[in-house]
Amino acid sequence: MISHKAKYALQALVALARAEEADEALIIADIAERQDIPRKFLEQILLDLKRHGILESRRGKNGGYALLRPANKITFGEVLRIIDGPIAPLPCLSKIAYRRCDNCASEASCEIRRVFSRVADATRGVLDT
Amino acid sequence: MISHKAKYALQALVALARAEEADEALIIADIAERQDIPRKFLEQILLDLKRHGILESRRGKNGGYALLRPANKITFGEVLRIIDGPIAPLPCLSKIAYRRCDNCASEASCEIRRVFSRVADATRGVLDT
DNA sequence: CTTTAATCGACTAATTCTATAGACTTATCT
DNA sequence: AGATAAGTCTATAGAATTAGTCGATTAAAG
Repeated sequence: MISHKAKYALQALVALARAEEADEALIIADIAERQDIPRKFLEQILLDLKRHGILESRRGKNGGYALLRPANKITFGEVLRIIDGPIAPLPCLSKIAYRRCDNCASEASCEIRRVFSRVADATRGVLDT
Repeated sequence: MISHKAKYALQALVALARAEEADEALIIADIAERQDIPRKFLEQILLDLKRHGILESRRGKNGGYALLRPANKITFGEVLRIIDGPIAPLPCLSKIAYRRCDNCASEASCEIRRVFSRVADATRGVLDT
């Protein structure tokens, strides 16, 4: 399961993408209300996405958030990694945060790793495009 | 990421499957030592798997754990659902614990659900076979 | 009747998740 | 210049989850 936070982030981005098409600017309060997301929580999320180069913002009157890149250049995978961390089901399969399983003698002979490697590939196939 | 607990469960089952081939009985202490799993923690896990019809056990001398079914009748998916809960990335996509996203107006028009539905299918394709 | 091994229930420490609160900064408009 | 609108930053808090640990009990075999 992805976290609520990640779901909120994706919902906000979808809303921003739609707004982009309609040449409409969106402020936090609007996104929060339309998508029914706790407002102050959403603030943190959007700020985080901005820091990671997904969004841009303007303050003050006529301010709000917008996508920094066209929607089709932003993948679900990228967003999930920012908010929830690695997508891989095992640390020893993560691209962004590889770690040996402290438990495991040999990666090469790990049956579990072998199976989850296929899961990771399939998942990335969907989320990274 | 799957939990440590789930990883331990799978490791224990792999060990039991191997032991089965060699007609060898395994006791908790052996599994714990070979796979380097905290012993008391493993106890809980194996008991849980037993309660869910994956394992059988015998107490006392010559006791230990064994698979209740042949190894190829047990899927990673089944084990994961017992230990970690639903495999689906969203509650509204879970087979075993479906729940509407409290946040969502319409499932049919949810872009996020649509994408993660493909993730769920792909994941199940690997884990449920 | 002793030893071996699984079973059961409670408890705990640390971390993560899901927020909430409030003060601060920056931009625009009149 | 001042009012207003909006994003930014830091801190805090309650609940849930994770990853165990402890100690006592029950059952089987010899």
